[in-house]
Amino acid sequence: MAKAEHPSEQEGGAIRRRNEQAILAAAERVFARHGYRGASLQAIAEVAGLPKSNVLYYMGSKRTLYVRLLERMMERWNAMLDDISAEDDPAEVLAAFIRSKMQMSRRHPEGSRLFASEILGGAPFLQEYLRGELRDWVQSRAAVFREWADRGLMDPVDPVWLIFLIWSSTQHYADFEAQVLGITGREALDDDDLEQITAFLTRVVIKGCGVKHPAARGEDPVSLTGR
Amino acid sequence: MAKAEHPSEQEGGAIRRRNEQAILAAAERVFARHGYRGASLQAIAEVAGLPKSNVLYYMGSKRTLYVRLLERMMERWNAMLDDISAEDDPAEVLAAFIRSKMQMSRRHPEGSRLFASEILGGAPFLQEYLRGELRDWVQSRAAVFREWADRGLMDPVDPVWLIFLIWSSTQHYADFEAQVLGITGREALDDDDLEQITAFLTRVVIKGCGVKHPAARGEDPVSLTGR
DNA sequence: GTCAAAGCTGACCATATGGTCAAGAATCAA
DNA sequence: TTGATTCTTGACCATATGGTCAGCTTTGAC
Repeated sequence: MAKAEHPSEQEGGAIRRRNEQAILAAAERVFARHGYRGASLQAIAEVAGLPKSNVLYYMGSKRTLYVRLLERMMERWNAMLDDISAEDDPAEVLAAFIRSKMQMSRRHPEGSRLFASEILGGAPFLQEYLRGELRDWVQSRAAVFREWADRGLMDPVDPVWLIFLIWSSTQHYADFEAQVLGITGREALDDDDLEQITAFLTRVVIKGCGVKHPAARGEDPVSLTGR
Repeated sequence: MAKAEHPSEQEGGAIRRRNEQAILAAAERVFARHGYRGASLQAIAEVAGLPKSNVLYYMGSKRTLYVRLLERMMERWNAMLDDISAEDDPAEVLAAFIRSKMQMSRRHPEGSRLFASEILGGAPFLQEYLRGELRDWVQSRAAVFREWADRGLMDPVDPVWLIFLIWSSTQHYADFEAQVLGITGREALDDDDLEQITAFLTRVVIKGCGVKHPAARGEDPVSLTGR
């Protein structure tokens, strides 16, 4: 019978692992580009360099393949978002927050677009996650932000809108890559561009929310270190 | 023969106009939700309350229907983005910019999502527009922002990243509506929420970019009027 | 009322879709 | 070598896709 409960666990032989990886990578690209309905198993199979039957053999169905990709992406999210507490330095936390979200857009652009496509389509598969886990996560961070505001470490802005601001402005560089490249006239954004954008966003958010350093509370609203 | 060169011009009888409107509205919804490939004429026809043949009769093909929707959306964009000059008040211009973009997300959420879907898919139909018209528009605004920075009216931030910041953070409330609603636990965002978000974004951007009022250049970095 | 133009739509077509299956090929522990 | 397990894949199926078309009805100017 079955060996493990978690299908996402790495199991099976080397062949299986290799083929599954190829299929997952191909599927992420195709789903991201065309959405769930618009993606075809034929196209995924071609990108993966396998016959369509083989894709079905490993993944069972289009639906389970798609769900598996979403779950993998959510794992990446969860791995990124470590804990914070009200004792931490707001500027550092916000900077780290922006940086890690920006790196997510950089390292997993297809995954980011897959996620965006799912939400754009009304989040038919992620409703539960959004209203559950993710909501709790946001609420807990919001509570920390509020405490910072109460302590005078930052302006009393609405924490949820702030989180959305950071999410959107970083996610943008994955989801709207085609627009960014078209307008800037580049072939691709390099590490230097990303570093610049990260610095810009960090600066605007920290300064815009009046974040102060806990030690020197009086002034010096922005330190803005490159790293 | 043909009567006009511009197919987007309103022409034809009342019946045509009415049916075309119904089809365009339905198609915008379906395309926004499922992308170009994922949308089916059958689904569009059902939403419009017409037989599939009738959709083809008016629109010719799926492709032309889609292109027509994109063109309509680009017209809305162009209508929104009026001219600015370096003589204007930076704070006012940025505030108006954010406000109008926010209203676009509010008034045309389906259109915004349609646009997002197109970009997400690599902008196969909008490459020309992005690298041409829109790029010119961005460059001209960027020049104004730079002049403001030179005059000391705002920090010397990269104007293009600033424009992307405003675009993404406002567009977010249309494209990621499902996420926003799921996390906030609401059924919909009302006018009051939107007003609050607009004020928040305006505040963060203006303060975050160190925008000063031209008259009182010394201090008062944020006036933050509700309207 | 006449009649051409516009509107309407079910039947139809070639193709593509997600998915099944059976039968063979490769792998590997014993 | 054996035998069981895993892997591979072309043939096949029901359905859905975008699009065509012929023939019908409705509309509106005269």
